[in-house]
Amino acid sequence: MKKILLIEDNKDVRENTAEILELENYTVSTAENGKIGVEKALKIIPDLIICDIMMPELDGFGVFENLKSTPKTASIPFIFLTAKSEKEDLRKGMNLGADDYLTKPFEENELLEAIECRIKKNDFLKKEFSKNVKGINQFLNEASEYLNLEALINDRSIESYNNKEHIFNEGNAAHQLYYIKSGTIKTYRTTESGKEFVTGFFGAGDFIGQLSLLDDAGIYIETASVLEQAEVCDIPKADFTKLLYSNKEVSNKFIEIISHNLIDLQEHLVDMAFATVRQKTAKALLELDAKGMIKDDTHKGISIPREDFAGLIGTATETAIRMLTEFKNEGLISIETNRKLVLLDKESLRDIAEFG
Amino acid sequence: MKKILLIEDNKDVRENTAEILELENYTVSTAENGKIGVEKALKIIPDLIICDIMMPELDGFGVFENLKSTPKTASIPFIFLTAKSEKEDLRKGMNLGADDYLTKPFEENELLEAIECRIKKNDFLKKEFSKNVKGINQFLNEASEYLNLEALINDRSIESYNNKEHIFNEGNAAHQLYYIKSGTIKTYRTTESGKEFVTGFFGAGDFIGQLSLLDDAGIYIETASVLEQAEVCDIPKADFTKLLYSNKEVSNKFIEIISHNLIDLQEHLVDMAFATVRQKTAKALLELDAKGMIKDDTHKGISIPREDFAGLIGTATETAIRMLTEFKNEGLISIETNRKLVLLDKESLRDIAEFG
DNA sequence: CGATAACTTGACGCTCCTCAATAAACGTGG
DNA sequence: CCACGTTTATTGAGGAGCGTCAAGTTATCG
Repeated sequence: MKKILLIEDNKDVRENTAEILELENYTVSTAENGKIGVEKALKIIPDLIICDIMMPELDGFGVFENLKSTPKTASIPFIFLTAKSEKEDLRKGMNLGADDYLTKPFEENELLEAIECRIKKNDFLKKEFSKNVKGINQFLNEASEYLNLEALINDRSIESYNNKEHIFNEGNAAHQLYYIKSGTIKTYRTTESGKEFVTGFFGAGDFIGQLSLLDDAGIYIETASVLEQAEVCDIPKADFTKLLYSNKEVSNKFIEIISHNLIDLQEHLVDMAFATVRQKTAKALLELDAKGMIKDDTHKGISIPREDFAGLIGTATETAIRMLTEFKNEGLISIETNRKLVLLDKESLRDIAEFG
Repeated sequence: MKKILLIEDNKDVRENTAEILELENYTVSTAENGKIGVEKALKIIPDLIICDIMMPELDGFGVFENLKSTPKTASIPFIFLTAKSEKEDLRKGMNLGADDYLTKPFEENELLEAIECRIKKNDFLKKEFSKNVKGINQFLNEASEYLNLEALINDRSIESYNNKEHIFNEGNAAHQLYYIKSGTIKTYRTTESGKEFVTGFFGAGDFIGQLSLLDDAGIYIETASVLEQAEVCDIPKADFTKLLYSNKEVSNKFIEIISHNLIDLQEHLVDMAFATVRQKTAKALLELDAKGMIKDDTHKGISIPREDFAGLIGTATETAIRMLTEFKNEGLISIETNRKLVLLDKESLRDIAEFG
């Protein structure tokens, strides 16, 4: 059950409002001035705070500033209450970053709607997304759902691509990102010397091309090419940026995710710099497994061309193959007839990835 | 001179408002309904749009949706006008992502303040920050200025660190970021095998430790150690997150910057994977030069220990030295007595960085 | 079933790491 | 300011790792 803290000096308004909320099954705590409000907020950590602006002891702005600077309470949705006459205050409150406001006197359903909306938003904010590239996908899915943008995907026409077809090319103007409905796709960059560095393998439910849309240059930073026949729908840049930028909750969450990606990439960088090919191979296998691309009880796995696997590690195809056969001989993996890999001893692979 | 587009069906309000704005030296265009408004917006690309909600032909929400989905007009600040009675509409507008709202009738200075505030915000948004790590620094500087948070830095006590002292350590709990007032600092990660991978060199005006604050884990992902005696002040995590998350403009801008960083890192990754040490050395030199860490006419340069330079490239110290002497013998760089480097032929270095 | 592409294995050589020795720079205390 | 010890830079030699080229083998597709 959600806890709401109501900070309001006027006894009538306070008791009235509390009653409305309790009837809706919220747990309500009240405070008759800002100072007490802050104390209670810190103690009970409510799911939402409703706070009058004009109050003795500590006004609404004071309460707000106070709570926003304490990590524990910083993310609690905050709704200001104002009398109609205090228009200036209201704007100040919004500029400070309050989530919503209500002008007194308010209707019952107006109050409840505002509360529900904010709590829903906060639930979205609290969602955790995994730390790797996969996180962006989860995020885009959740975010589009949260903003009722299923239309983003469902309304669109689906295009089908065959093996080896390119969905977009490095250097081309980037006007859209793509959602993969089915199939497998790899993305890669080409070096001056003509080598392919594979930046990722993607399957159903994944988005590709997002990052390129965020760059000023507005060109794809990598090439996407089909490994297993794929159906994708394209999402215009405008829809994506609207999704990202128009909503505070979404953009804040996106910052988190993309920061994780950044940290993740830094780790990769260290690996690339110092790890041996043997280590990198083990890491790559574990990563692919984590993404559900390796065959196991629950996943059917994909058949990765050795050349692309090598490109993922950043080594020559032959070297990658040698490592795989080495692992096979050591009994760590097995190779099926259709070149699919199965991890037999993840523990040892993890050990190799870490220490060689 | 700033251009303002005013979309309002009521002739009196429209002409009145336009007059006020023109007196303040804004260039005002007007439209009597939403449809005309959208057309004019696309044509003149104003610096700000003021738009009534209740209108014939196309209402305010329609105008808003329309303009937000066109890249050219998506970032234009948008202020809604509403009659007092239309409270519901107003909330809807804010939820859509409008920048501000005014309730009719409004005071002259209320109007002007709102406009000025939004234009100022948009100017901040339009600022370009460079694509590399340096971008974050510029950004934090600008953002703290924009939000009048000089206090972020100035109010704090300065701590002094001597050579080889650690400011923070990889794995320690991250409660703050640091602003460097003077001196030079390197950040690095240590691998299992005990090698140091240098993630960056930083000097006066730079911030370090930001990224760690964004990670859920809440621990520093790298170690910061002093190369040349440094003075730093620490900024609590709370202040930083408040800066980032409380303001839509700032967080959107941050997304841009951090995305650039991500793209930048991806490029590094490719280099790490395929470039020869000779190429990586050339790249590292050019990068350091771009950051103003190499001695030239305007910069005094820093004296980078060879071991750290090697750690930046991801190679053995001896190999890095060999490359530097190679470059020296080829006349591309010169080495001063205090081990400082000077780039003599950047053109050739660029060539080496690209093609070997 | 044949042609073609992808995979695998072997041989060889270059790049770069490691170990070791020497030289230069730095810092400290007299 | 110099002598000394210590750290850092540099050069050399040897070898492991990995890329390249080439040839053989298996899978794939029409």
